[in-house]
Amino acid sequence: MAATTQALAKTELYEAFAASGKALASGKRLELLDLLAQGERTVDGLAKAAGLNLTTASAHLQTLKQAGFVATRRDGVRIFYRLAGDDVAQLFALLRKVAERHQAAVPVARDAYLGDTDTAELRHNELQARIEIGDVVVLDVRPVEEYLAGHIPGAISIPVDELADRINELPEHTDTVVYCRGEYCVLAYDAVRLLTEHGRRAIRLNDGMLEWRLADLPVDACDRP
Amino acid sequence: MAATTQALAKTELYEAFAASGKALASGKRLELLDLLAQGERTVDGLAKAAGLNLTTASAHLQTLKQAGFVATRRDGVRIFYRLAGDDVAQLFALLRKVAERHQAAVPVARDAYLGDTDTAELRHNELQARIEIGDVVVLDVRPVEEYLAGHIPGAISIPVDELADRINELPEHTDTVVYCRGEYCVLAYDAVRLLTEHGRRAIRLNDGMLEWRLADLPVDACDRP
DNA sequence: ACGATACTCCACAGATTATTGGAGGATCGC
DNA sequence: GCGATCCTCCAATAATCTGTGGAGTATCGT
Repeated sequence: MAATTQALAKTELYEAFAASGKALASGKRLELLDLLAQGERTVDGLAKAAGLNLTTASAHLQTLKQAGFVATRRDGVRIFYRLAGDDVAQLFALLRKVAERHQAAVPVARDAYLGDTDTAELRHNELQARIEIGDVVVLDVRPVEEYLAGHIPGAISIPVDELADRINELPEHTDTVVYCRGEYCVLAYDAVRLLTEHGRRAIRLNDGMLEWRLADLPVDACDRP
Repeated sequence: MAATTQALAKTELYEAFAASGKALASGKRLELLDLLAQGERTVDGLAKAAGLNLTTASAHLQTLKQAGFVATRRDGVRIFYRLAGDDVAQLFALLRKVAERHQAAVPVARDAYLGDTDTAELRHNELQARIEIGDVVVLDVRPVEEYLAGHIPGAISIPVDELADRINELPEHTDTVVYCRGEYCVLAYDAVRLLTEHGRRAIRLNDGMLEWRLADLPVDACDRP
């Protein structure tokens, strides 16, 4: 192979890798990936959850599809997007981890977003034991859609924004273990703060759904009619 | 925290993650990362190896530095760039793997670049045993600079472009195990083809330096005065 | 067949990024 | 201190990406 031809082929290969990098090069697309890591969802649902114009969301999803990061299925008039594989979630998680470790701006933005993160935490291997004793109640505070698409077995669903009104659905003298989407999700932090203010003992699960899935732990789902 | 403020903080956090994604969004930057995964190098050296204008290379390196992916040290008039950590190499490797698995263009570009990849391969755990028997010679075909910055213990260095002239430095009746930068590097493929044409028995090592390092296997270095 | 729904495609304006030549800094040998 | 070397910063152009409204497409219920 001539040297020039080989250099061209090399550039092409690296540009192909870069196409995947480009898919990760927009905050909005990363938000969409984060949502998709919770389970499949319609364009409209994703647009609303990410605070995007429908057209814009669709365009970003096309970009992700082009990179092969997401796949789709049609159900009637709706099109459901989902992650194309666990490895995509893994890549997303690693990107966040590396970003946090090497970019000073990340911890700053993280703390500004999550607020006080100095709460009690439980690791998933400790959770199993406490569930068996019946010592705790597991609470999923994500939007119902995401709970339906997949949740920790035995968890009950009360979205954060309904939690203040529905707090009495929780047993009064049992610890509540709260989880949400993942490491950088506010929902569980907000929920723990709210529960604590109401005199409940609440602990944040160290893992969100993203980490739970990546650890290959069991997931219950309700939907897919 | 007011809902709007929180939404803003969220956007900011994801934009911060995206800054790392952006660092991965250019083929040239990925080539630089690939080179840096071999060991530290000057701007000039990187520019030449990647076929870039010095200014352009410098600009890309600034981008990578901004994302915290690379670090620098000064030695006299020269500035050496290096990867900021193993996790960066890991992210880079995972990006390529995910890209290959989900983007049809990658295998096509890969085959066009690497040529016939249907050669014998050896895994690193098999290598150890054969080294102990003295059954094989390990050959590093990367540029000398990269060999000096770190190589497999016991490997000898003959850059591919000198291999045809220096082939007699290799023992005639011993198998040669060839390695280079990593999974998507041509050098070892080219070398195996060349050695085979000259009637030598050559086997490609399954891992390049990138994978070797990520597997935490021992590395010898010569340089760093 | 018709309207309604959910989504994609197109076209365009505004914002970012890439590349390059040339000017400007830092450091060395002398 | 002076020139040489190696690199970064600046300015400007070209190319690419983002967000948006409006038009177009697929599917469903009737």
